[in-house]
Amino acid sequence: MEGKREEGIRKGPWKAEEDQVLLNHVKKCGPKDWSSIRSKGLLQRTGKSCRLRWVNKLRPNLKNGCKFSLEEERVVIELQAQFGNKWAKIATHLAGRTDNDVKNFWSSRQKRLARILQTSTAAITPSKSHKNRREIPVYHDKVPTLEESEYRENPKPFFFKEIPKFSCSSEGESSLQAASCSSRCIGNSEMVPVPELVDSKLLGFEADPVQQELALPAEKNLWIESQPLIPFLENPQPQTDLEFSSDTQELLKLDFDMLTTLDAELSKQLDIGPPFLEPVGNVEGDKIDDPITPDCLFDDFPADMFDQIEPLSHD
DNA sequence: AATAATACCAACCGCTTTCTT
DNA sequence: AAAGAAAGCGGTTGGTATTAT
Repeated sequence: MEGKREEGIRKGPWKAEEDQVLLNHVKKCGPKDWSSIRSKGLLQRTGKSCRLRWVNKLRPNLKNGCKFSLEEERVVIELQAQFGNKWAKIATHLAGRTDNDVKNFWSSRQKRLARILQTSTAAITPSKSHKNRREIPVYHDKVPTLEESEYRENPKPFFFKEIPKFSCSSEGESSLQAASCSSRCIGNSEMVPVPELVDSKLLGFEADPVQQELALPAEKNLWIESQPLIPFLENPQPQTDLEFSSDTQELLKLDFDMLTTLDAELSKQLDIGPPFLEPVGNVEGDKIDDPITPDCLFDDFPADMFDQIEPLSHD
């Protein structure tokens, strides 16, 4: 069987000549009879390996080497929330993407988020150089479980609110305004994330009750409440010299990046259409400059923005 | 400039499902 | 209907490229 170590079976990276043989086979016989490739002595590859090579690399109209567009990311995140890790199913909604692509994308994303969340919780611990501060135990020394990471990664804490656009450049504007102008355009509206943890008064408007309806159920909020990811969002009073690592900044950026996706709760309301028949736009053209950079985000915060953040005590 | 960390991707493995005889 | 083969799927690994320090 294929699982066994067999003599003469080639493994590892494919050579161009092998690809050519495989392409010829498909041209002649269609994308099937994979095992016959070896039995005919065309290639020293298993049928399984041949099929995989075809599906993932040689098939026409694949978007090889293109990063996922924002739209593709959004679709993956929505569908993953809907279907779970059904990569093949999700891939059918993304023209030119394979299940492997989707899987790799998701796995990368998970790793990135998990790492950032893990390191950021350490970084959030106030600077030891602050002499006036009492000794504070690390309030979050626990490495998040996969589920927690998953939940953190998609915590559903945001709703969106249409707001008037602000000028990012003018001095003296509030940091939250700055944050809001770093938000993404979704559709034709300028949307701003409003984490439930934020006192919406700070944003100058009240939460939209309809959107709030869609926000996190109370019980799901417990985790976040007990281990806030972004203390300043929960408790934005001034405090001095709390240092945010670049990772933490990236975390914040990522949270805002969630704007590029629809909240999973919201996504459930969406009717994801049938699998795409055409590639999603011009791949080059899809590339959108990220309007948020940690620099611009944090440069716009007042220096004392993060003062007086008290770590949560463990109970 | 060197090294480490991270991201990305291709390919493999084992299991399950579907097809064929 | 049963058994074996083929195809499909999801998880994992390892190599390379890129970025950060």
